[in-house]
Amino acid sequence: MPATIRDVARASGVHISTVSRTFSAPHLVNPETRVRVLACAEDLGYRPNRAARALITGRTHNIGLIVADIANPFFPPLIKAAEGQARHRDYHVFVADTNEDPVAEEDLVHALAKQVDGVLLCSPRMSNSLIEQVSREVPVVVINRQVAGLPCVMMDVGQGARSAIEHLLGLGHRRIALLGGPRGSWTNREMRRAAAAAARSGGADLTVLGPNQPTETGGGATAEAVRRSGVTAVLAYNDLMALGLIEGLDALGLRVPQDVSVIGVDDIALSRLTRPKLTTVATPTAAAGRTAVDMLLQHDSDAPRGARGRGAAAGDRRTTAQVMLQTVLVVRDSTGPAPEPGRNGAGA
Amino acid sequence: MPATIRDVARASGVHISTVSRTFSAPHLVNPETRVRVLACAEDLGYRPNRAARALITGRTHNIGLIVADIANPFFPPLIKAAEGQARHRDYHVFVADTNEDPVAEEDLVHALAKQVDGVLLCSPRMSNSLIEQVSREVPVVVINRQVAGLPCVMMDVGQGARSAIEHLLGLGHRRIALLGGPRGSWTNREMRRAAAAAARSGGADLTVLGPNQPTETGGGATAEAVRRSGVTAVLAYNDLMALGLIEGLDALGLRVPQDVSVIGVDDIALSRLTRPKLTTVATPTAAAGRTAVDMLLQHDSDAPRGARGRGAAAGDRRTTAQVMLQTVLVVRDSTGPAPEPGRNGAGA
DNA sequence: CGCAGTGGTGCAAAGGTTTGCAGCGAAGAA
DNA sequence: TTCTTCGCTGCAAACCTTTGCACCACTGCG
Repeated sequence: MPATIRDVARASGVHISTVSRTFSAPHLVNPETRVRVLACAEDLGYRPNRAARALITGRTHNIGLIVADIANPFFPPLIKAAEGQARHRDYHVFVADTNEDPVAEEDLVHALAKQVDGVLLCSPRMSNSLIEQVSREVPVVVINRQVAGLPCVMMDVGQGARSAIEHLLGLGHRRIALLGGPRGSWTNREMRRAAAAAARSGGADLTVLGPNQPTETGGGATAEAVRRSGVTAVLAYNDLMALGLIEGLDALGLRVPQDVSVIGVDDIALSRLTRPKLTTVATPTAAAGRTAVDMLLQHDSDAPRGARGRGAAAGDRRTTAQVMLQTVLVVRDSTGPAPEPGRNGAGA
Repeated sequence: MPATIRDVARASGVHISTVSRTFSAPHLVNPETRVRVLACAEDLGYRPNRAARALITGRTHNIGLIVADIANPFFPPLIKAAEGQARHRDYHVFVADTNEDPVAEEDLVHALAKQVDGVLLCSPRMSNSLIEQVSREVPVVVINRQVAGLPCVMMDVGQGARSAIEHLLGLGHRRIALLGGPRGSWTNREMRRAAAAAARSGGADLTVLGPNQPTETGGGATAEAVRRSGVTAVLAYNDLMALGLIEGLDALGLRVPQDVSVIGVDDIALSRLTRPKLTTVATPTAAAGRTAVDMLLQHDSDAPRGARGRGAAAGDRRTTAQVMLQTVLVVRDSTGPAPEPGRNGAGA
């Protein structure tokens, strides 16, 4: 039913190869012929079949984007940015959600492998070695993780955590908790390392609570533990957890920031809407999405997948840039001076 | 470099057609042969090329999902549900974001058409006639809109709006505003119609403000207009706008729910986290996603796209079910009794 | 007049898979 | 024994497009 290149050829009285060229290399065909072909194509509603094209060119003009949880407001801006950048270059983005499950993640990347030209692995939960393995099957750019030998775009959450801790130190806090994120998260390790170092050099105690589900629920579930730990400030793995925690503390009768200061990470749109407005480490998610697409497409345009032999030994184009994007602490209303010792049941 | 069906055939000493059958119709091949082939395939890391398969079967095993704004928390649950349901049936979901732009929407559906077996049009902004047109190019299921002759899954926002208005009437409100959503939204029209009817029969005034961008910003921008209108309660097009409005009213010194009651629509996760917690009309988004996938896949499995002629006249299998899912009002803290007349500057 | 160059077009192979049909050997029936 | 039947496998066409190569008719130059 849908018109093929052959129908157009028949209708316009030329060979199919001429029709093909009319679309993929217009400068090679006589202007008169071209307009005739285009007219017929328009007439028949012809649109090139991308699958067939992919089969022979080895490029699908699709890229896959695998995220841990599309419902986490951290991801949509990244997805939108990636989509926009991809669209500029006539690519489409295939978004898939793993529900924070490393196994689903692997399945998905395999399933995607053959129908995309490359995959963006965003905040992966699988092991580095697995990532290296799949990267042999399909070009990969990793977001929010450092993997040796692979192109990566990271956000400097280490710096962010340091700023956050220093902000808290400046407000007089000396007992601070870090709400850990999910197992397998690179961000989590980086934050932990940086926060521990900053706390130590500031003479403060850092209690690590976790791992936790990186959601409101996960954050809320730690409220009791936070209270028992007697800290006066908390740095959460992300904004969602921070908001959940604030809610949970509220239910326990602890107020933010009077009793406990809370800092999140990501600066999701929502963090400006809650009360109190959330102090948070803003991450450049849109920039990360754009950059990752650029890296994939560049890293990928030099060697069409189904390349017909003749290729250089393969492996020589390993530029594998790794870029680190800056984060910035945004101070809002969920942080305040440390409460007077003893006023709130720190040790109680 | 990636192993093809031919490599596996060579390695296991059978014809490629046997390998093909091993994967697509295992019962047709001798168990011994099968295990040998599977072993070789495993060994070579062979995975069927979906593009090539699509070329001949006419089915890509992908479905497209077009949403207006992936950053709107209304969509992720729907997307996740659709993905889950699709995955069960060995389909993948291709998500694309139109940024609320009807033109981008049309482009996208055309671009997607050839690489998916069907498209889910979620909260479309384009005209009905355009939708009918694209539905001739690729099977379509429409979500959140009623289009004659096309399978649709809708949420009963009319009922929801009615409940919301009645809730407000019960609290004594008589001057109510409806914050309209974007132009072209079916939901918007339905809400408006139902809200107007409910208000009229309750003896209340309904002021319609809009259209507006269906975002926090869009909601916040109406705060001034809401104040000037002198209403004591507002029903917003969605939760995001409701939250933005609350924020905006706060900036004007009006408190929710003491001075103004606010109701949203969608019951996004976030509406439980804000203060005050939002009273809202909960929509069954996950169910909508699942249902839409089911309808598409059923409606679609009877006639493989590239069907080799012989087909019945085409158009006879128009079952075109249209399902309406129920909504329910969730009362939380953003609604309260109407303020005493005159206490708040209604007419001022 | 001959020849090289050039712009436009056709030819056919290739890409990886599915599938209707035919063929083969063995088992069962007559 | 001969004829079916049946389970399994091979053959080859088909899906739609791209692209290197060959071909043709001109043009312009020597």
